[in-house]
Amino acid sequence: MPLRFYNTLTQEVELFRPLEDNLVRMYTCGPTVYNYVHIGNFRTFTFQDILRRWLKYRGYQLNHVMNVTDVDDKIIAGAAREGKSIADYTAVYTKAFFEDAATLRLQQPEHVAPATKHIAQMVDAIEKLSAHGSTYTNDGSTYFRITTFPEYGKLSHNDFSGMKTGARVDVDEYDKADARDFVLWKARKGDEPYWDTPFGAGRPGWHIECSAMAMAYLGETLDIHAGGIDLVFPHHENEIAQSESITGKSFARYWLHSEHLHIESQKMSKSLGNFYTLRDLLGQGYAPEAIRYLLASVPYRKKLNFTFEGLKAASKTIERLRDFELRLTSTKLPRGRNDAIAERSAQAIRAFEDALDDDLNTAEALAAIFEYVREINSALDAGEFREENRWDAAKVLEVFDSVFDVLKPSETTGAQADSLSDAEIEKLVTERNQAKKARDFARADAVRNQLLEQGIVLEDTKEGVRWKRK
RNA sequence: GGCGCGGUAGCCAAGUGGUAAGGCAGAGGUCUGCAAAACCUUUAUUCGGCGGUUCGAUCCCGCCCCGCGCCUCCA
Repeated sequence: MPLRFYNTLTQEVELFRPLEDNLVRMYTCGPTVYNYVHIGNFRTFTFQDILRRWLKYRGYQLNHVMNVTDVDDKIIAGAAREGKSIADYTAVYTKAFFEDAATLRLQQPEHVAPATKHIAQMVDAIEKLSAHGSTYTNDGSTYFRITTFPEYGKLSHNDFSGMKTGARVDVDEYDKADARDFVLWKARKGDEPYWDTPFGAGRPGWHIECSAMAMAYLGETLDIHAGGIDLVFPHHENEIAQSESITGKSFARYWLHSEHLHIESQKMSKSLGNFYTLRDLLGQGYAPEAIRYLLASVPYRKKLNFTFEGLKAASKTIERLRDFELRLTSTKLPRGRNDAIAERSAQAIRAFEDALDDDLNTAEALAAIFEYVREINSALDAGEFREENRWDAAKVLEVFDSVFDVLKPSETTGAQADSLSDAEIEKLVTERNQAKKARDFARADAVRNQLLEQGIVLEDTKEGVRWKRK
């Protein structure tokens, strides 16, 4: 079965076909850099990374744009609190975000677009909307009038046709003619940062930034627009209203939304205060790969309940895969190739591909890998696995890791960094072997314990000693 | 109230109209000087509840119960 995605717009799983050949134009909503993002946010970014990697695996060329919102109410407030310019203030969190993303092995989009670097594009978009008759102004702010866009609500599947008009609702300290109208340009207030424009001094509303930047980089119609499920309404609905009012064309063909990460059955969020940052978890000794695995292992349209038990399970699971990889490379094998195993390996890859083609069903893809691992372990036990099958199995792991990217341990830090070198370990292992040969088990055990204290685990196998860092 | 998602073993979780993937934990075993590590085996007569359709439903329909999200900034 070919690649399929669930499209929020149609509420159906659809075959994926880009507009143009094998080029995928993709836009994803990035962070607002007013603080460290939490792992709930990273659940979405990890989903986007899996999506990126799978599209590339399937041979598509990507043009992926991610925005960085670096001017908004929280940023202005935070910068004022610290007596910094918004540029200085957001630089800290922007840097932190990309460091964290790299730690989680998230691939960089082809373009990262900070809002403040694209004010001209936003001004241009607002002028076009104004010319189109979609806007009105009030106290120096410019608003989008949603009654000018009859399809408003088509993404979130809300019916606004019977809504009240004319009611004045004070939201966000700006007066709007209609509760559902949204601000395109906020009038300058007090000491807040501002830009001069033909429609007055001020700063952009949030929604216009994505419409303006997406179209600036990717053209009038995107293939994929992705983000967290909470952005469906109003953010993405508003993007559609703005963009399609300007172009008269479909803004994005496939809308993909990831479910939230929950903690104690509630979504993780800054305002609820129930969040962990990546740095919190790393500080508790969890490996980035374990966090990445946990975030990726639950299919993106399912709520993911974050627990430390789950994080520990993820750590163990990765260890199992690494043990398998180690066994594959370290075991002495008879010459030749077992064709059944070669075929089984190809079949594992097909099952893995089928699962991810099916709207990125990562849980099923992982199941395909683990079934394979178990069967190959048995084949190794039975002596059925031969020298040339190494390549078959390595290929399976390579395909797996091209998407999940958890096999390679992260750079060790702190205590482990100044641990023993490989040569030192080998020397002690040899020493222990000699002691064992001499039946000096006390000495052998002493060496074993010494290594264990340094985080080195010895495995006595039929073919001798294998060691690994814990 | 409107829109949407979900309730599958101790925990996480896939899935199909024909009688339940996978991971973690638990139990047993193989290996071993003893261990450890690793590996293997095993663990739901049952899929929130009640009806209905069907030869047959966890999977389709209806009702109910429970949890969650959006409707305001939000991944």
